[in-house]
Amino acid sequence: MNEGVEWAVHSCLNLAWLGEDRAVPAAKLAAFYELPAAYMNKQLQALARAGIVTSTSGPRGGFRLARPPEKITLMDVVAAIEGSEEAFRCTEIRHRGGSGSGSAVSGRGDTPCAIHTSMRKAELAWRRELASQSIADIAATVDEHSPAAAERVRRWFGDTRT
Amino acid sequence: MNEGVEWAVHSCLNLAWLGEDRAVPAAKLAAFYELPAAYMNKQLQALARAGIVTSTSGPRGGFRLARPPEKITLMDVVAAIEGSEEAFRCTEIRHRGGSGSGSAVSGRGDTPCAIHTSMRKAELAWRRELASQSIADIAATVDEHSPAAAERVRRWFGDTRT
DNA sequence: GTCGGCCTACTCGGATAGTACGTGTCCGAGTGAAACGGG
DNA sequence: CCCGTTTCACTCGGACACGTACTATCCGAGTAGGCCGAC
Repeated sequence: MNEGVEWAVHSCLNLAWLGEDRAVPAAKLAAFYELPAAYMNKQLQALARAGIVTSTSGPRGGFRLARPPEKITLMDVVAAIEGSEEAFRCTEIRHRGGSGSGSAVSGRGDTPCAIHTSMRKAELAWRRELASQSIADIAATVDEHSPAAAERVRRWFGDTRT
Repeated sequence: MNEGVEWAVHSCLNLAWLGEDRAVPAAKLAAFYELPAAYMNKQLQALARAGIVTSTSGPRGGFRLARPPEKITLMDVVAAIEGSEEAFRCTEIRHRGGSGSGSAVSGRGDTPCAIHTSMRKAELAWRRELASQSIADIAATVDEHSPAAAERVRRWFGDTRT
């Protein structure tokens, strides 16, 4: 899985704590974790294309959440960075070669590939679990385990100039 | 996800239909789907390292299932090809940089990363689903949808010389 | 006819190139704010 | 003092190198079966 996913989720969390009215430039979000600013910008662009964050140019510009954290799921973020296509790609090899009309399924034409079906079932379970967790849920969990985290984020982004 | 996973599962299914007493060379398993023989061999080697199949050299050698199809799960095959490490790697960026002691968790030292926890929860659901499906289950599904498939496989591997 | 030894062809196994994707970087277009000058 | 214009620094957005891992391939070590000859 793409490493940018981790960066994106952390940044969404930070944006959630900072509020929707506040725009934060990619450089500052990157500096918070000492990450390459340009590459972080790339990930945020992906989030913007997916409609998770909105971007504004110019001075005092940057990124902010496009909707409340409750409406943003982990699935949304992962799909924005990794893409929506399923990880297991069935290339239908059962229809190739001397196998005649394949093994996993007879291949009268439209019978589904049993392997593909099983893999998709597992992947749907994964997606369902991701979709059930919102950014707000994660923020709540963090607030419970370490109540000072949100305030520390707000302070750091409020003060530091670089 | 690795394309070799698809090849490996299909081959396991074929080996299951052919029975445990019969050894099939990688070249023949590849020819069945018109796939590169040497690369198919590589995937089967991975299965052998994981203890899913056993390999024998020399004439009339090849690969065969190391245990009954009921005891081989999709999770086993995927882990053998893709590796057992989780897809989402938490690099603990929350502990880096001017963030002081991070965002997702305070970082007194041992509080778990909330993002990592959520991602792992989803991944465990995926693994659980894969582990619940055995090669025998898939074979049964195929037999139900197209009863002739198993017999066709047996015939092809029994007759063809190349 | 039977047994032992040799030979050969077959198969796996790891080491070796080629290629696509993820990682990281850079510079230009656009924009909004702030400064400045005039009314 | 207020307003319009100009300037300018700031930010995003896409285009450009680099490295790693997947894809694909080749050749050598080992082995088991078959063949040959001797007894």
